[in-house]
Amino acid sequence: MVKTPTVSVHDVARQAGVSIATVSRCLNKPEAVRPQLRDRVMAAVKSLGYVPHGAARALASHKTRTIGAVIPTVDNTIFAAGVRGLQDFLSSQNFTLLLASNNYDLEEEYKQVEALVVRGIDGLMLVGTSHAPKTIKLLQDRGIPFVETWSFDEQSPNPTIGFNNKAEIAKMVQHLVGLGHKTIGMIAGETKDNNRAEARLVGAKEALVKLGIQPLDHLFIECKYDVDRAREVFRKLWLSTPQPTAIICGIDVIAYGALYEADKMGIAVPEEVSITGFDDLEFSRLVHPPLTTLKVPSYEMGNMAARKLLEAIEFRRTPQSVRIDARLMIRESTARPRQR
Amino acid sequence: MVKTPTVSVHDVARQAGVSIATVSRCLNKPEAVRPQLRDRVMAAVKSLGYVPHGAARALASHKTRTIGAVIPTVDNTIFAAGVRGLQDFLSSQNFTLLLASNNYDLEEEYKQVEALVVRGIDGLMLVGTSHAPKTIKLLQDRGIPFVETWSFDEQSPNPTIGFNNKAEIAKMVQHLVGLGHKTIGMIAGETKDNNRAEARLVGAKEALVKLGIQPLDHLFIECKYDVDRAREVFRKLWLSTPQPTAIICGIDVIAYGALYEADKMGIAVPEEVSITGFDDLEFSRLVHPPLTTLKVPSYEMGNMAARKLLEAIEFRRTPQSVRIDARLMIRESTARPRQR
DNA sequence: TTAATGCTTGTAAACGCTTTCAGTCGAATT
DNA sequence: AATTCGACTGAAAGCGTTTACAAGCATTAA
Repeated sequence: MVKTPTVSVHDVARQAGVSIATVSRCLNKPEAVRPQLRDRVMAAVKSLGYVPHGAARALASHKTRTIGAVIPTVDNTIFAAGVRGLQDFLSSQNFTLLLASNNYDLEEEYKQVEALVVRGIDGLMLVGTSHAPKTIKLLQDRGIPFVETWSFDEQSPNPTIGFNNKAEIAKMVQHLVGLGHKTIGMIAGETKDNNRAEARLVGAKEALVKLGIQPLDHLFIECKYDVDRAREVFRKLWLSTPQPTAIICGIDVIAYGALYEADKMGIAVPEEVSITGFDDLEFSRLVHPPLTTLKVPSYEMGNMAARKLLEAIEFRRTPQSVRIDARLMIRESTARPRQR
Repeated sequence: MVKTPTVSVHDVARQAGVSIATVSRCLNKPEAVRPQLRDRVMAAVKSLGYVPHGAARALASHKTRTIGAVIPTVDNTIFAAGVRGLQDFLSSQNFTLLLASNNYDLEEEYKQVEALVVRGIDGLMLVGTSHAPKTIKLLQDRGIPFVETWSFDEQSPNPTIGFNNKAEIAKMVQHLVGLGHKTIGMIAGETKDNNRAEARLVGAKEALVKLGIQPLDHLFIECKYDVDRAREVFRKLWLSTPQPTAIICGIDVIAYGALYEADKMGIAVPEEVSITGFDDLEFSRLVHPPLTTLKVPSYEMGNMAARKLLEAIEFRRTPQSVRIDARLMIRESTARPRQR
């Protein structure tokens, strides 16, 4: 591992016979330099293999051309498309993405955000609207623009990009009730530190009430985002009285667990019980039966987050909120309840 | 978005009544400062909410406490566990992870690596052993330690952490041949820019030859990492003559496509055809039938990469290679071939 | 011809921190 | 009591860029 002495602006300047200021200008504001000279400098840059020193650059310019993102987990593809959407736009604008995950924990999220801030970021994408107050404070104190995604909430004091979780889950409830279901259960995500899960849980109950059906509290159970846990809960729900004819799952992964357990238990889906998801992961159309779910516009949200963030940075203002709805994907895991 | 003037070492120093040097020492080498003084400084840090400026720090110390990783894609959970393994160890050591993806493209990989280098990284994790020469050169010129993962290759001039793709796929071939299969096909990943896919393809053929079976070239087909493409290829393979009794898939996702298409076509798995994967994603035990596959030690590889990288940084030497084998997971998608 | 006007380019001062080096101070040694 | 030594602390020199600001040089207008 031999380390060649790193080439700096000085080396480039010497080779091109100009001052370091000119080299810097060629790289940052090329139109301010005479073409002929610029070519000479660029040739020197190339021949020496000069790569600027980001830290020095950041220190001097107060800009990092870096955006941070803290997502709950990388373990599951829910956020993958969102990250891609973010990344795509960022790299088209020559920005870099710094990615961190918080494992659905607000304290951990704060740590990650702090680490990102230390490292230097010009903007940040967060998921959801539950955050530690100090997280938001840190961002505000440093004047770092940020957006909250996977949610759209006009009430929120912070800019949000996404959909209204209550409204979306209501679509699903309507679909189910429309099919004739009256006894509906739910395997919700854990609501602690996760207001998306909470909004879905509350939203489902509210929607039910609105349609004249009294939700049965013991049929609404929270569950970790884990297939095996979901299987247990499904089992429990199936053994409840009255037995639900439809089960709404907080996310697709939970629905996979429910589907799997139903199969194991010999329960026919959708004949004996309808099951629904939320996300529309790639596999949701491949499971058996294909899952009725809500298609979350992940890519679009990530992409929009990038746009709004860069806009905010450029014009030095708070990013704007944007609403992007989810879409109900009706497949074969839902049907009219069997008469019993 | 009101920006409070950022607090610097000077502010902390003033409040604590010490010099900036002492503040810096408290943060970086606390044992070099008298406890009493240190406490005073730390109190000032806390009360002012001081967060160091990473760029300035990096510039002065030539260290970033940041490790980069370039993975092929975030769209699929193959690399997720690896990233988690990396992340876990890094954050335990107060290092930050910078993640980028290259979409299985070497040119793109170079760009990402360059961006990371500019941004400042102390070490880098790459996936696979196919890289653009200039990528390796850049790293070597800058003296940045790196490891190649998802592969173990003693021949490679660079440190590799992972398993031997040829040897692993041979395990699968042996399993199949052991069951009595003689006509074996393969849906391999695209080998362009991806030597893992290539090693698996070549390795499968070699293993077959070794077991006295002549591989039939037209039964070995390359395919994008995409469920729908895999379905097409499966169909094609099934319609070949002679018809394969077992199909090895380059990765689990391809196997999902094969499984799905088999189901659609009314072909019983494993009775009429055995199907195998490579990765052991979480869903592989949930598909129908549960998939026989090779469990890739992703978490361990990522974790080991982090360890070796930090070690290399600390002792200023090239990281060491480590071999971590995959494990054959025999489930229900493979069985003895039906007599015909 | 001369002064004014634009463009370019160079000089030098930050940017916020780390780290070397020299110096201070109290305790231990003689 | 003088000397030595060690443990701390502070002053100051960078680290590699960017970016006012000043200066130079044509070119144009007067």
